[in-house]
Amino acid sequence: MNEQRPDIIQHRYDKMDKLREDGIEPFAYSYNQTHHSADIIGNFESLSESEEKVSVAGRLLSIRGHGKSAFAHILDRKGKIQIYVKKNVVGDEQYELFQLFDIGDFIGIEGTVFKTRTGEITVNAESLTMLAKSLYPLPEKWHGLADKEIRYRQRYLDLIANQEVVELFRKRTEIYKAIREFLDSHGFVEVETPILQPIYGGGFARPFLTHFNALDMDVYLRIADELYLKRLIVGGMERVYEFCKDFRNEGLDRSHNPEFSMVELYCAYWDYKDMMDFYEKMMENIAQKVNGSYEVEHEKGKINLKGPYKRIPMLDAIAEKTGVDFAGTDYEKARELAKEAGVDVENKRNWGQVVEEVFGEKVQPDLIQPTFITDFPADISPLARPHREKPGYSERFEIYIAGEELGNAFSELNDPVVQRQKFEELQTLRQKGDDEAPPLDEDFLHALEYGMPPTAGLGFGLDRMVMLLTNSHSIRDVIFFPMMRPEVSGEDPEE
RNA sequence: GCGCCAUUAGCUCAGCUGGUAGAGCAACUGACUCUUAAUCAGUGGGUCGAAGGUUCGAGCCCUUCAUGGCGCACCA
Repeated sequence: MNEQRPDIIQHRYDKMDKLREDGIEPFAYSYNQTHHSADIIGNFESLSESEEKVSVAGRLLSIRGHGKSAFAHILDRKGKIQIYVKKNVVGDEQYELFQLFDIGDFIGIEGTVFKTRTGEITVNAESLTMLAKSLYPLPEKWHGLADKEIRYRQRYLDLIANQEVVELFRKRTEIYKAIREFLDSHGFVEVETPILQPIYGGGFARPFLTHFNALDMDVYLRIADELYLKRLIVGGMERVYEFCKDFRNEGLDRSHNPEFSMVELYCAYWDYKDMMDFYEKMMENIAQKVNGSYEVEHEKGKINLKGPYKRIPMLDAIAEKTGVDFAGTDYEKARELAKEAGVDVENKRNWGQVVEEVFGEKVQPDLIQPTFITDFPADISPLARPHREKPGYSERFEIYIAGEELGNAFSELNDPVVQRQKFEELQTLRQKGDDEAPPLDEDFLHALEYGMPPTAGLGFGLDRMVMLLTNSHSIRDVIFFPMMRPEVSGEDPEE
């Protein structure tokens, strides 16, 4: 099976065999790594002064040989550092060993620190250790790895070849941390709720369905955790949040991955206006911690995340932009107005859906600076409270930044009787063929019957948050392993 | 689902009007003890995404398929 290996790979197998023949294990069990690249560079003065021995370990990235000496770079988790291997320092035997090293190998180097004639801080190797042989060549050093398919499928290569990718994902982690710190410092408690749910809800989406053998029952992968977090509010926890992987059985494009991340948070005794204030503070805080600035250079323009953000009711935003006023219209009239405005609302099944479609077509793309769109139609907000002053509307907002929805929040509906009616309306939608309307959740309604305090809830997509703060064009660039079609591997046993 | 584009050496890419495939890096051999895209001399490396078709002859033209990218549609 191996006769057909390309030479470039066979040579590495040969070197591995040679190492074993020489009694050297090509895959070491451990190594005492005392320093990282950046630590050595940061502490150069004292390390070179003291002539202290340092041990670095990492992946060999490049070799520049000069006969009886060589320079090389290794990559560890804090960056790159140069090493210098000189025959009369390491000895003949170790220099022979060095000849069996390839770019891509994990190696360890012990030695002292010095600065070369050209000023680069370098570890002068005194002993070399093979830590793990690399049997397959890395992408080329100069042009790097550009093929997006390989970058997504083999993210490890992307991380080796493209350091800015490492930075981006580090930033993703910083964002998670900033959110956690902010919520924790405001008395929120991080919780976990079921991913496998007997009834899905909390959003509009088609779910993934799977089967639980032990109880012989079908279960759904959650599309949201909303209904479980609200049960915790019923239980008196007052302030809860969850970093939540959700699953939606929908298409793939540059802003949708079937598996994605959200944060949902719920706060008892707040309403949606309190939540707007909170969102502004949170966003400012994240931007400062992660980017050190309120300004984001985005492909759609410079965005200023400093609050307060503009707040405007959805119908006003539409009227302002298009001159079309949906106030006081019914379903039929709204459809007429939408068609006049050139928006296709053929498959929209109620008044709110029509209005929302016009908003999405005509207004949303231009909401570049942070904008709260408030007072959504009640018939597309089944889990939100009816507006206290405006019948037919709900106490709900969505925040738009760079033309994308970056959060959805409302004063939570806590009247179990009204909530039941809302669920029943959803069932009517389902019967009309809306396969995204969620089913009625009797267990959740029962929880509300015990009493839920007035509460505001907020959910926002983490992937989109990361895209915004890193100016990423595609969600695949901010998810380590985005969903991909399986690679075809020769024979196909199916069929 | 629709449209456009891409798929050639391990990687990044050329390849004209159809005439049996090329560069840089990587690899291999040799020289070289402060280089850093090291340098110099030499060598090897390909099922041109897959399958059909047209042709005396296909990397190139045609058809179908696969995968990916971008855009549109869908999508809270």
